[in-house]
Amino acid sequence: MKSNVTMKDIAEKLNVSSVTVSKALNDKEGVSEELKEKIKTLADEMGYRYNTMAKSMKDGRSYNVCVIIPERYTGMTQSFYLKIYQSIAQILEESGYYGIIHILPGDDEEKLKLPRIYHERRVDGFIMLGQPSKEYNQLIQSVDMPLVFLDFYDEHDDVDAVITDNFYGAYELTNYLIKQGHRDIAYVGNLFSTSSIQDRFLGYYKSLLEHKIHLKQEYVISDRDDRGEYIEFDFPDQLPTAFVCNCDQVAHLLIDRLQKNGYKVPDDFSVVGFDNDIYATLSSPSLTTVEVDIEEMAKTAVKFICEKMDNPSAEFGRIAIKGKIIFRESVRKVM
Amino acid sequence: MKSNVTMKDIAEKLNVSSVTVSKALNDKEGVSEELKEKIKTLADEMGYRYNTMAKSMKDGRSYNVCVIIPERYTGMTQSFYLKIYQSIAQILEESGYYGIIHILPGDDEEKLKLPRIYHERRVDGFIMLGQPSKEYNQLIQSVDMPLVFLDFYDEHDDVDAVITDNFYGAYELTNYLIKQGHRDIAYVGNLFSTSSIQDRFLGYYKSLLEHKIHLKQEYVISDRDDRGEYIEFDFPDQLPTAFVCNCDQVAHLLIDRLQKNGYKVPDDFSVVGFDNDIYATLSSPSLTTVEVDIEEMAKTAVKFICEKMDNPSAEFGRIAIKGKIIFRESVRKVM
DNA sequence: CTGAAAGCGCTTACAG
DNA sequence: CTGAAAGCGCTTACAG
Repeated sequence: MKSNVTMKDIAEKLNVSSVTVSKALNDKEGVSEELKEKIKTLADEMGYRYNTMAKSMKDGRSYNVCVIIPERYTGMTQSFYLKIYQSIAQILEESGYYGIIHILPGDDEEKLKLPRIYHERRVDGFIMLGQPSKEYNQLIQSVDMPLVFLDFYDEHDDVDAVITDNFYGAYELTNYLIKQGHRDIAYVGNLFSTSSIQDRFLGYYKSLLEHKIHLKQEYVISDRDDRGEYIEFDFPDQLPTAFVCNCDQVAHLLIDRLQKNGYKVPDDFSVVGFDNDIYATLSSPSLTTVEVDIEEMAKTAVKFICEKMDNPSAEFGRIAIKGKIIFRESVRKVM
Repeated sequence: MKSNVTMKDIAEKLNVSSVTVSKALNDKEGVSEELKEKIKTLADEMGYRYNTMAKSMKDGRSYNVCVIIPERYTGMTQSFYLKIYQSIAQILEESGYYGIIHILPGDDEEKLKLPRIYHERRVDGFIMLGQPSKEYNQLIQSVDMPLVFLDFYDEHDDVDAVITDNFYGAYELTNYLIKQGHRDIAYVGNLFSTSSIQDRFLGYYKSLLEHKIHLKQEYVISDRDDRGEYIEFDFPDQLPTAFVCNCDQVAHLLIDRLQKNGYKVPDDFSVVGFDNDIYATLSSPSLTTVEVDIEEMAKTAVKFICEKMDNPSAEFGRIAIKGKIIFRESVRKVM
């Protein structure tokens, strides 16, 4: 396939002007049907490919949306964000845009370095996927360009954000445990580590409140230090009958730990997770957990950014996308 | 930050021509040092951002490289390709290019539909990451554009390819088992499923040959059907003392199965995997396996594609990148 | 050292 | 219905 055919080439062969060729190829009015067909056929034959760069230059749009993911969220066990990106890219594609993924190196985040693509004017909007440092957050907001936060939000600013409904998911999960007869339910997670762990905790707490179950401080069990490194669980003297874990990986670790101490799950303890990631099915027993609706999150974020690119003053606020409980084998009914 | 400053704007403020501004900003000769500094300073102040679209149009290059990954390789447990992509993108970035990932939908693969980015002339080269269908393979080769295969090769054509050294990895791993005293060693994998399973088998076989160990047909144990779905292992009547598995996930399944039958690993059987993915450390015991050198593979593929974009007639052939054995707990010395 | 002219491939607004 | 002119933002080749 040749790759250097232009509208002008087609025009010359047909003895028309390139304006006419442009109109025909773009299905605009002002060309006779007959001529239009002729032009289209010849374009095909000559292997013509539309040059979007030229169009981009004309209308000052790049048709690229850059998805920034802080590097630390892309580790071994965290293909989650990459999967979201995959959805985003596909949906952008359908809207006539290209998704460009930018894994933000820790170093650039530290030094407040914006992606090269920004400096080279090849981007019309940003989706920030995963919470960056406070400073970087401010930097990206200072850029005069459509911006959507995905999977996190900023308490202090009002950037449009699409998040998982962490609160409601944990709330429902805890309700379910209570319906199964559990009254002594612990929460596993460091409440000061991320906003999603905190929000999940609050959902758990709301469920307790509604059922008039007292929240025992020793039932809030930390799972990691403030840098995010997992630590040994510090179990309370009197054990609960069920554990609400802030994520599947921690649920997996917890089950492992319980089993090593000779306990059985779910016979002795019920455990639930969050995320429905690889650890949910890897665990034995498999985990009852909340599946995040990746597709819907991606769809919503793309919808927001596209509308903002067309109309920069559009505002959407914060949208929480509900997940779905997946019932598996890690919960048992008690009397 | 304003986003609509052009070279012309800068030129007018300084009463010079935009040619001079262009030269100054690109560090070309033909401008006095003094003026150059003045221009650069003003550009900064005015928040000037270089418009690469314009440059692209001038020299007919998009500076984009498209990495195509068939959709079926991006499933839940397969973040492997996405990790490779991550490396590729970072290295391309350093070379002044952008990586554009294109997850090839199964449907498009079937219908032989090239990425939109190709039809819109926004790409200078392709990296095909993961083997597509035979027909798609031919299609992509028919496109007159630099192309590199990554993590697979085509026996019949001579497209430049960068692959893992499957053969040598399995060879070394088997050598290691033999050095630990094993003589009865089975291979686990369907030899007709993918070329990497086959090549790993051949490496295993070479090691046996060199040590004058007879290859027993019943020691070649299939792990999946021809569609790639895992099947139950069909163990031979007389069990070996060690298993060379074609990948970590299968090693993980095998260990599970052995343990359910009351055996202990590595006490009763030694097991090795390949890939060093999440299953290697998830298994208990953790797996001795081969770590694929993702960084080096990405580096090599990028080097190839970049040189080919500068010089389309450059040829590199097929390069196998060596992995590294990771020693863990799944192998035991026998007497 | 500096800049006027032409061109990259397309589209818009206008004239015929 | 058709097309000449101008312009998007930059660079190259040439002239002064």
